[in-house]
Amino acid sequence: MPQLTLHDSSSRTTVPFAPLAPGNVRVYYCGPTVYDLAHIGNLRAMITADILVRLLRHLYPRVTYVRNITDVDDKINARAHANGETIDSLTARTIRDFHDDLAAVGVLPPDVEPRATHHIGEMITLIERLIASGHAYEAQGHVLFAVAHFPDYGKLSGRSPDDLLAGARVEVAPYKRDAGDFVLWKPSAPGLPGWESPWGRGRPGWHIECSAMSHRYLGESFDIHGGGSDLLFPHHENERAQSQCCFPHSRFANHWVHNAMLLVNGEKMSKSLGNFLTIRDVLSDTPAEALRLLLLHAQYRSVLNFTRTGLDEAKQTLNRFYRAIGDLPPPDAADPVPAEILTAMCDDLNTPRALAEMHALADRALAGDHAAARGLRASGRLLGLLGQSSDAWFRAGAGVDEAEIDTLIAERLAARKSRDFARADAIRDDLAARGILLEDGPTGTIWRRA
RNA sequence: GGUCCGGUGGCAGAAUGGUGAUGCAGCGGACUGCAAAUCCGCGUAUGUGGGUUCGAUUCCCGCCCGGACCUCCA
Repeated sequence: MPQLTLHDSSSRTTVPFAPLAPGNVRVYYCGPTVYDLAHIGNLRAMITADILVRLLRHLYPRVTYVRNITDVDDKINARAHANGETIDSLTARTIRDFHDDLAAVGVLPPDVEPRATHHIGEMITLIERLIASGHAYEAQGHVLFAVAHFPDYGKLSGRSPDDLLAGARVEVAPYKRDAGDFVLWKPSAPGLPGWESPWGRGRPGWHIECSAMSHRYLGESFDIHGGGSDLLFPHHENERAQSQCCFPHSRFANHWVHNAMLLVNGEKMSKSLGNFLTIRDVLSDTPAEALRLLLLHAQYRSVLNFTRTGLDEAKQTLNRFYRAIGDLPPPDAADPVPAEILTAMCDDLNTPRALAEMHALADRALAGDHAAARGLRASGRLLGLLGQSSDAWFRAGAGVDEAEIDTLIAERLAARKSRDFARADAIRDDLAARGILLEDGPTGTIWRRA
């Protein structure tokens, strides 16, 4: 087994991964705030986590993967109000859609998916600890974390508190001791979600939920904490500060993994640019597996530019892989993942190199090497790809009457036999116009969707 | 303005102190009635100016360009 190395955002170096307890690798990822459909940027983070966890499961006997759901948030309150629906209705529907979308692109569910609203008690306990130890203070109904009381503040994201002050874009609330202090608990007006607490009826700040839930399910110190690079500051910096002040001798996350952002046609996704793509926007006219492959085409720490061309190329790559696999018998779990694939993945999740190796396997498989074909499929399993039959890949979504196509193919064959090529080509062209491509092989004519 | 990351062929995207993967697109050929698929072959790249070195795309510095973050965005 190759040694897994991972880039660690905290030290900004790529280091060998060593589990705190090899018998149980513990991973925490920041999940969605459930007020709207997940977009393809959210998906990139979820897929990065997915391939990391798949690899860890391959390398270690047990992995505990926790991914939370943020179901209390001002954006949720605002959206529910705008939609004229209850918060419960909005969050329940959004969670359902989120699960459906992730399942469609082959993202495996986490072992534990805790919801913030189910862990308010744990958050209050942590906040009380922070107040008791002098790391937090109450002011005008709010409870705030005092960054001045945590000397390491800024260390994770690599910035000094002074820098933060200099560039602060947001007006500082007057009740903060330091501009960098952030909310642990805030009062809730009647009509907004709220819970009774030692500081009155209120609701938690954003960061405390992850400290509470990671502690509940993974303990004071765990192996990997991940998310999008935009979460590094302030979210993860603040989480770390809270947790390490609550548990002074803990490491909190031993290793930090952050994926780079995704661009659409060279621009950051935003509502105002109108290039905001949800997962289901893309899946409306693209096989889910092509979307997944596209997101694996760049290494997770590189900015990835999402384009239609890229999606089409991903589809072509899958055509090639599925052709190489052909009608291999059902997956055999004993098929080993080829060493070169595992090596690439263990090199900080180098998916582009793994895909290049898969192309090499496909070359050999297409030349008749059955072992290579099985290796290709085993590689796909590690990446969450190639999980369907070739027939399903080539024919799904064609939306046609297969019996009719078979009839037309037979008719075309007869035309070709009688050398009526005009008729034969007309049939082929007609099917092509309907998105059905014909291929004449040594064993007869097969069809696939475009 | 501050901090950090990055600039590789037409496009996407790896790697490396010593002949720069892979895929798509393009070109030529085989196969095919013609295609498709497959196979064989070909061309094209390290932003820019210095430095270190026998040798730099790789390490260092300047410049230009792009991106992320700078208090609730994956």
